[in-house]
Amino acid sequence: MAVEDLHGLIHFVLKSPTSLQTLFKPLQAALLRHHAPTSLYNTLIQTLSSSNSHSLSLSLYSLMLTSSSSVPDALTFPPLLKSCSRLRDLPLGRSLHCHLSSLALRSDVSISNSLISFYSRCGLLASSRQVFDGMPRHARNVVTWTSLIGAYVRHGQLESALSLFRAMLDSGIRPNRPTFLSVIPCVSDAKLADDLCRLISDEGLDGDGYLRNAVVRMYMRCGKIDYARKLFDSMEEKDLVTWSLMVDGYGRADMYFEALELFREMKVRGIFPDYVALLGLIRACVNSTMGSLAQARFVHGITVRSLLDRNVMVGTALVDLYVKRGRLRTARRLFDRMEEKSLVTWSTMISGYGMHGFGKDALDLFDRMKDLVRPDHIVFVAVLSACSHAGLIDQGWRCFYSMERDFGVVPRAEHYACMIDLLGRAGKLTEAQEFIERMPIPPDSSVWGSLLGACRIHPDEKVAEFAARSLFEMDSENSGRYILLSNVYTSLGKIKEANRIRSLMKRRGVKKTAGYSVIEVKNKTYKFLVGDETNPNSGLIYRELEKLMDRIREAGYVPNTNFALHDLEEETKERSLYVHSEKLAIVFGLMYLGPDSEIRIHKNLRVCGDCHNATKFISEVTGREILVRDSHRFHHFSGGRCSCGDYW
DNA sequence: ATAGGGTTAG
Repeated sequence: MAVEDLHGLIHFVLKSPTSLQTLFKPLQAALLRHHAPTSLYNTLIQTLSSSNSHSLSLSLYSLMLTSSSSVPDALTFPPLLKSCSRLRDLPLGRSLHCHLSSLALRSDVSISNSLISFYSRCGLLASSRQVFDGMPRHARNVVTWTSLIGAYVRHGQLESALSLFRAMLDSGIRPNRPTFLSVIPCVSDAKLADDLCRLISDEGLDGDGYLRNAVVRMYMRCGKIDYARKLFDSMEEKDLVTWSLMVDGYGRADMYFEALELFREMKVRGIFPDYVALLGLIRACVNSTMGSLAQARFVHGITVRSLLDRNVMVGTALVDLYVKRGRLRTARRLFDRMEEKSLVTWSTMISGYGMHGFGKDALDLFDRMKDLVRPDHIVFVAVLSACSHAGLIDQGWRCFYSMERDFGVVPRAEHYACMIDLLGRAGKLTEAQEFIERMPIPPDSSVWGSLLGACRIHPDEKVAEFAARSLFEMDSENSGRYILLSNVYTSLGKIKEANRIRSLMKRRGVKKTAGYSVIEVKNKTYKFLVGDETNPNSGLIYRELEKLMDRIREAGYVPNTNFALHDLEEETKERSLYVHSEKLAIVFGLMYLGPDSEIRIHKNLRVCGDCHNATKFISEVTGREILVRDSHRFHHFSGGRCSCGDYW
């Protein structure tokens, strides 16, 4: 009777593991009464762990410790460690590690493999590595290698993951499906992608649907969009994920129309888009350099009609979309209407205020959020940069000091960069320099970039050179840094030095990014390059531009030739300022937009000092509202002033 | 038995 009782219970538990919740007490009693052997415990633990009943599997381990009939063995620990890693229970996992060591089970491969995965899931990459290094070479199998590769991927160390993969191949271990699934996301180089595909087919895995999805995404990431599309088209069984990742890939590649077309086509083919596919479409819209406000509203409409607008991620993406289109009040309305908000939702709205120069609103929102969610390091970047853009110096410092003290968020290089920015805008260059020297972590290019950027507003040769020395080593490909330093020299009248930097840039073969401005007129967007004459009305545009320049000169505008093309004569320099893409776009807007519409411009680079100044005057003499979004933030020009306030 | 898992907002 009693034995049947135990068998019945176990049978029931194995068939439906979740039922153990209620049956745990009788099972516990039965296991102890019948002196259940280790193998029985192992089976139960294994079943529970693989059916996501992690607490229950761990409580059977506790029970095992109290029983006299069973001692854990090599098969007991792997599922237990898995349960610990799913529960992120580091202390318990560590005690399991101690226990199994005392039972001399450390040399078991499966246990070592489980430990590698456990430590990495609990955030201790170094411990994973320690376990791996402690294993004899011959004991490491595919699982061992794959676990360690996965550990590095989880910690974002993709290069290391790739070199481990190579080391694994070198030691004669053949990769399998899980190995490829871990390695494929590390690849962002087309050559490497081809190599990997060869290996996949060598292993006879090229028919695997999951792998093929991952491969399509890999080629999108490598920039081989057309090839990815070819693979996509050749796939016979495309599921929701296949479609979604392709839509998202187009979105990341700034190919809005292709993304939209695919989104429509999937519906036609009877695959109904879920929120992930929709996120891809919204991302395409956000990224779209030629994106208009009407386009944003259109995508918003699709979202509402798909009944997916209550999803937190979708809601957040829409808030971001309106922020990026310069529609802060609409963004805020959507934000307020969201029933569920995540950390990301809050940080999107806060950084939105920051980008638009509304430091006070950013701080107010941050105050409200503090009581509801624990801010992370990204929220603090948003808050600190909002303070620096709005010149809220005291609040910025208060925030910086409280982040670690009150929220346990240890400042990273980006946070220091914000503070350097804050000091720099206030003209406290010496303090900024000293602050960098006192940093407990090594300054990165964002920190040096902030210091150099401060010299744009407060030119200082020594400080600029100090910043540039480190910067040109760390970030030598970034043309903006060279131009910035050269402009600092120019504004100090050191033309020879300025030219030296320009030629250094040429010598190093650093490519200048071509700047452009996009303007929205009647739901359509028009793109202007420097000296652009491709517009059919360019003759007219240039004549209007001349007139406008005369008007703002009368109002007090003085051209700042520091921003002119470099190797020109002084008089030509002044004229070359007129062909900056931004001025062309503004004139185009003045000519073709109704008198009440706001002029909206989107630039891929930062707005230059001369254009910024000129735009202030244009807003004054024409009485127009001008909104410029550059690579960094927004500038609202109105009545001769700009929201950013501090720019030249 | 042990590893891994394709899309996901700042």
